Amino acid sequence: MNTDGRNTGRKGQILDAAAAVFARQGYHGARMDDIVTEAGMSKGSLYWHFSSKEKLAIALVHRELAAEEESMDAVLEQQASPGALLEPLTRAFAQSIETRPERAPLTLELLALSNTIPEIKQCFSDHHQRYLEQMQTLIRRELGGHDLGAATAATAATTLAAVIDGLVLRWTLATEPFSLEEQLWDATQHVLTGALRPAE
Amino acid sequence: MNTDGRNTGRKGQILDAAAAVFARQGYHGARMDDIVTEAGMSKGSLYWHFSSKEKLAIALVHRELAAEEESMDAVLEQQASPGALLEPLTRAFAQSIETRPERAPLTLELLALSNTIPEIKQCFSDHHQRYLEQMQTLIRRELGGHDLGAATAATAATTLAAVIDGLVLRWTLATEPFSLEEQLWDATQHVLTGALRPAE
Amino acid sequence: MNTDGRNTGRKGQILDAAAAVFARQGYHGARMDDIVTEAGMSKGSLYWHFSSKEKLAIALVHRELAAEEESMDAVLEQQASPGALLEPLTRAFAQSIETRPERAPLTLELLALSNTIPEIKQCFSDHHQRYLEQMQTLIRRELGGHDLGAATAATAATTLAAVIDGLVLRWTLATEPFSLEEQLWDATQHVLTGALRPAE
Amino acid sequence: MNTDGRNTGRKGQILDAAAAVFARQGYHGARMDDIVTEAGMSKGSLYWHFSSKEKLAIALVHRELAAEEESMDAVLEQQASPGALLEPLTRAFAQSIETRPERAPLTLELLALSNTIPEIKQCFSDHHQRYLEQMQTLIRRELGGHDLGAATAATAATTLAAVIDGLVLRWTLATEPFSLEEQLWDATQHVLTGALRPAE
DNA sequence: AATGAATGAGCATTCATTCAT
DNA sequence: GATGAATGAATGCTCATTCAT
Repeated sequence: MNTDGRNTGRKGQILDAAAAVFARQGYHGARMDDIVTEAGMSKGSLYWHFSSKEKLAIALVHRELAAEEESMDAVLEQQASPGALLEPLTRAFAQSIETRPERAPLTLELLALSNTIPEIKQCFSDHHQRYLEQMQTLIRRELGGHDLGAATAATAATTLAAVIDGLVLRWTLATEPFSLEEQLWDATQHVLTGALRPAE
Repeated sequence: MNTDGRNTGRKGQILDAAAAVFARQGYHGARMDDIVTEAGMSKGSLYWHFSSKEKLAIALVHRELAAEEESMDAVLEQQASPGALLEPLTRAFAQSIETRPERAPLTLELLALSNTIPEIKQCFSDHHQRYLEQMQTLIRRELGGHDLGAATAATAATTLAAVIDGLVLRWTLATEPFSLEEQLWDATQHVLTGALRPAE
Repeated sequence: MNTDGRNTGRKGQILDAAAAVFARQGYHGARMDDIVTEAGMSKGSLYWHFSSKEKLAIALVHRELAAEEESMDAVLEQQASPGALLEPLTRAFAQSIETRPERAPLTLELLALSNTIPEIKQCFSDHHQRYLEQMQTLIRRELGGHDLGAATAATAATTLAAVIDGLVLRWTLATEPFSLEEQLWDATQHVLTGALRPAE
Repeated sequence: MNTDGRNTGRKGQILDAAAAVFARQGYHGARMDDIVTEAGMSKGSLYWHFSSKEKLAIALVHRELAAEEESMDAVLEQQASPGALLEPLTRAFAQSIETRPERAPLTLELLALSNTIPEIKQCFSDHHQRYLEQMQTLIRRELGGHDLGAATAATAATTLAAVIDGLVLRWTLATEPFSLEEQLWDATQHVLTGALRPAE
């Protein structure tokens, strides 16, 4: 009755709890008991669904990245005129992060697990690949008439993705808060206006 | 007799060992015993120099960031004509990372500690501030004659820094290796040629 | 409809599975899940038939010892001339063990439970009593004409039983396999020819 | 200063404690905390000397069997006239068991571990080999003038060893206590007077 | 009778830190 | 300064048992 792709059911409940606790205390600072308490269930139940803390982290990474991909796909399905696509998208993205600031440390935490858990590294790697493709599509549609060569489009996508990652990272690490939305849009414009200029 | 800012003496020896073990096993996966073994000394000795594992991590962050700043300062002291400054610098930077790939996971690990250890977060935050200033100086000198407004220069610096961070992060996470040097220089050009164009 | 003393029905099925798993992994190394899997049924079902792991072990001991007693009774009901009784019996017994070597560790495991589960200790104790009596009968019939005093017969039975237990134990523990049948018959002869000689 | 072959030093202290607790509660019923409490030290200290519960059990088996071999060697070094050797030895052995009844369940427990821990099985197997050889020597000296063939001596040793094992096992399992000393000597005579008679 | 998800007390093991020598 | 045995609180995970369906 419930195919349960995302947030429902015991598994979703556990992943939600794990996300909250990992964000608050870090992966290593999170005790299984904390997650169990947060999820309002027993330890045995958690282990019935996820056989180890590591598996839990892996499942969480899968879920988070899948969610991100879906939301990006949803954006790409919308109709929008060139030049009017990226700004609302960028602002919405920045706002979604600024609104739920607890996700930033979670992401950093999960990224760091790449060093230790190969499957997580693979997840991020695979996801980035798909993300770059989506980003290229997005840039082509934003720039509309301008005819970008394949190489230029690829570089622009890579650059834009890197800028986003870098800025979000800085925002996460900042002691004194700044407006991610503003800086992100400024930087995006920089990158894209550069992309418009034929490299000489 | 030994101010020991860097690599000599017992402390430097310990920090080297810690860097190696943190890079290999992650901060939490590293036992004090591992560091002690790597450093070739006894546990009591380590604790005589660093009162806790956390202090060790903090000292390591300080050392790594100070080294980075110094190398950047060294670059800025060099004479170079506009337009011929950034490329060798960028390539040298990329090479320095690609040559010692073990530092990439170490950095990611230390970054993740920001979530848990406020002093480390502060370190990265402060360092980034100084880095942005150095980056502005660098960009102005690279662009030479072109007169950048203060806002444009700041945005360019922020963007460039973000691109660098983002690309290095991706390089760190990549399952299939790619040329950081190449992508970094492509992206840098993108950003700077964009910076030259008056935003309309 | 099914008195189910032995191998049929759900209970027999469970006991078979438990015997196999206990033999393979030991009592403490056996999880109820393993037994359930081996038996091809659900955990709830197992608990419907046996209220605890300990009860399962007790029932298993009962079944195994009852089987042994029955087979001994069957032997005693046969007609055989003196001096021609013990050899085939001994050889058959040794073969029955050597043919199903998985029962040896099972028995050792169950014996060790005597330390912890009084009811099992009682089982083995009672069974041994009956076994000694059967053994006396057997010896008297084997020795036929010779008139053994009660004390001598008792000692011979005790000794013979001890020899059997001791040899089977050694066979169970042996790293390099040896012929239980051979050694057992040799030892049995030793004991009985000794019993024939008046102690001086 | 202390080569510590047996009972002194931290390791000996721990093994003593483990022996006591294993005897009382069985190997699986013994928690590391119990052993630590019995030994009067901290858990960390126990693990500094023995890296796991299993290693502890293995070390214990080694120590117990080595002790047994040494005591047998000591016996064999004594001078005694034929026919006057075995009885005091047998009685002394039986008494040593009856006096310290807590060792019986310990031995059974360790034997059962053979099923699960191969190294323990090997220990018992090796030990038994040496024990059989000692037993042969013993029997030859006891029987003095009588010239036993090699085969007869081997069978007698095997049989005698089996009788001892079997009787001790029964004594361990007995619900109603009996005199091990008495039965053991009776059985031993049985076996040896049998050995004197040429098998026909 | 059967199922299998849920429960939670229990336990072996780890590891940062201390301190007597 | 150096050593390494000792400490003990902390924690991931297990598994016999229960129970709603």
